[in-house]
Amino acid sequence: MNHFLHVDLDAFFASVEQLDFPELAGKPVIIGGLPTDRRSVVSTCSYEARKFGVHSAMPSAQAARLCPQGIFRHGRMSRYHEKSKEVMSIFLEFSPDIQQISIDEAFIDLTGTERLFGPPQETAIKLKQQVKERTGLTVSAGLASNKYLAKIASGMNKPDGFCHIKPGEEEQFMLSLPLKKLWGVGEKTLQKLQSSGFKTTRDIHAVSIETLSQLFGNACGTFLYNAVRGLDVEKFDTLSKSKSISSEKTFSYDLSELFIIETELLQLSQDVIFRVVSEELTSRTICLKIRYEDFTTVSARKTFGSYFFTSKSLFEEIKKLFIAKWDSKKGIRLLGISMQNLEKNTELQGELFDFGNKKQQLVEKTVIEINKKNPDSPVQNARLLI
DNA sequence: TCTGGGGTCCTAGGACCC
DNA sequence: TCTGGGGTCCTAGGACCC
Repeated sequence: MNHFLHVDLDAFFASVEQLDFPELAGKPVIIGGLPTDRRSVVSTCSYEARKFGVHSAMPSAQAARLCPQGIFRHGRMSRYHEKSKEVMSIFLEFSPDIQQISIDEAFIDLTGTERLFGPPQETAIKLKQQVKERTGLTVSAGLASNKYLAKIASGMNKPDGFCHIKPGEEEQFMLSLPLKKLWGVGEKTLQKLQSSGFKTTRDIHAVSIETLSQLFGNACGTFLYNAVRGLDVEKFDTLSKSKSISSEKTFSYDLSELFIIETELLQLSQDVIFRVVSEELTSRTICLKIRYEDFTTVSARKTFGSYFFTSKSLFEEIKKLFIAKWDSKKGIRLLGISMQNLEKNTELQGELFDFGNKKQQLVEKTVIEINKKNPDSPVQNARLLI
């Protein structure tokens, strides 16, 4: 019998702020954009703020209307990463097999740890206590025989919750669950399910896998079929290695002037290549994303015969994609650039495919080193200093 | 009240090759 | 003159998650 524990830090960013600034404890803390920042949204908020109806991804201005006494703060990501590491290292004391799936959650495989720590449900309680005592943060935990169920269980009694789905009770548990609690079923799929007459997990359970696949596609149909039976749905199996790196920016005001647009594209190209090169990766596939003022979003992707190593070459190709795609009648609210299908950047590849760019590459590598040492005054392309 | 940024995975359709 | 399948790579868009 397998025992997976899923652990989720409660209102993580907001909790760290309340911890570091005790005067915020017990107050509605809202992390993300400030209400005065145009086009900003809430990243995380404390449970005190949630009582007012504030939630993640809500426009900050709306959050401020719902919760006028809300205390708005920009996130401090480096601090959250620090705190996250502390918590993850505690997890490692309970099992060598942990899988972090985001900054604030992880799976802990407790299979076979009984001899050391006792029954998994007691281990889970001990782990929660340890995290609380040593980091000041509370977590919600879910224990079950597979990862998918553990993930759903951890969300059942937030905050500071614990939910144990006992062996043999998996299917019953899923059949008692409202549809919107199914992880992997979002707004669109929920609507589609409901308009096809599926109101409960029982309704899904009653039909064949073929019917589900026909209605919702192969992957989604198979997923639904397994999920309502409490079977593992293999959502978390692949070791998610980075396959793409992207940078995007929503502008306070819509852009329509080509020079301004190209300057933003240059900045984004530099951001992306900086991170790709820093991680010793490269790719042949680049993608441009444009979101217009009416929120319609288009993208243009192209795969080349050789690899990208410099922002110069990336920028040049991105510009071409942009010109081919651009509808100049509409203002642009967002631009994004990504590099996809990333591969390890070996010296060999650099020499074989991009010998002509070796010098440019060296220049940019040097800039990256300087920026790393002195992040506050980065060496920048002259155009970006205008 | 207008809707962030960073990711992953899936799908449909086209091109091309055998 | 009509027309097979399978496989792979690629593109554009969509759904979902934190």
